[in-house]
Amino acid sequence: MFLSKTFGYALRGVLYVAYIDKEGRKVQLDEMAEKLKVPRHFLAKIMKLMVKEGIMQSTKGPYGGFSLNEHTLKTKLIQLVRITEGVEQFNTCVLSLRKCNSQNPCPLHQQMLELRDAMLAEFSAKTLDDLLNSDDPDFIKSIATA
Amino acid sequence: MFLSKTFGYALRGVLYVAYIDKEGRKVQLDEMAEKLKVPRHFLAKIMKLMVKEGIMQSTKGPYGGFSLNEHTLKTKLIQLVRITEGVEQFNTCVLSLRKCNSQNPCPLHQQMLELRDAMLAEFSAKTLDDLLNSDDPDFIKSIATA
DNA sequence: TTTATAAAAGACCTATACGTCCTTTATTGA
DNA sequence: TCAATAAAGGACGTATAGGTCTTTTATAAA
Ligand code: FES
Ligand code: FES
Repeated sequence: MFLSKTFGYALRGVLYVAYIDKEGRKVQLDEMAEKLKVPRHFLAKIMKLMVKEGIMQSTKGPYGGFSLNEHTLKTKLIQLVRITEGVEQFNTCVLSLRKCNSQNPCPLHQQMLELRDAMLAEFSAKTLDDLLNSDDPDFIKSIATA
Repeated sequence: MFLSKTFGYALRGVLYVAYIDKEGRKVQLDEMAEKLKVPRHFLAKIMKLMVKEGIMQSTKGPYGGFSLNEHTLKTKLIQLVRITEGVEQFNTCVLSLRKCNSQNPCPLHQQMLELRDAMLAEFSAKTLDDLLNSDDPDFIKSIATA
């Protein structure tokens, strides 16, 4: 109902890289796909997209892999949404009638507006760093499928 | 991002029927599809589903069409969600990691939990009748595409 | 300068949400 | 009892999210 698989994989992927980065090493796709239990090739596609969008970096070849750059930890969740599914979704009507409009509100407008705005605010404020409890020994577990 | 097209069509469809019902007449698919500007055959499929689920009734043949039954106005939004997309969605993790679980929370769990619960509460409490402003002359406009 | 490694690129496949169409069944009034 | 009407049933088509595979490019070390 809420967010796409793609967004979830993207977030979990970059968080994994950030976490491992604290150990001072790069992360490769095989490791990520295995640890996070996500489809390797699909993850590759998403990681590549994030690199192209500049929120992290990668190097090819031996000892290569994904690593952080100066933007990564400052990246806001809303940017990840934008990259993976586009933000317009935050201002379309929940009934997909049109662009959500308080002048011509749909029957669910009142009940949804504050929730949606709260969510948007949350996603606009929170950075990846905010989500990174590097002191949590179970952090990896929290981003991996059970 | 939020709800499916199917849910939106279902809600708008039943609200239209309810609104017209106050005028004491039944509603037919052709009229609904035209007024709401939704694909006629797809709407048919959804209306038929709602009838089968018992939240409204229909009669075939001349002067037939859709009309309310004793359950319609008391129907809660959550039921409509259940019928059109299944409610499990309300207790799966937003990162689709698993069943959402406070004992093993994902990095977005804290920020999403209250929003999702608020939404669930909203959908569990609100009935179709609550959404029906039959005194609003622009009601139809509010459920039709611009 | 070759070989191994690992991401980038992009073609391709699959499942599902969304949508269309045709035939059947029930109802009505002439 | 027939013709017209309108929903029910169900097959079928399309678009997109999700997922797989193969080839190409960059990098590192021997
Ligand atoms: S108009 Fe529908 S959510 Fe605002
Ligand atoms: S565990 Fe992810 S939302 Fe609760």
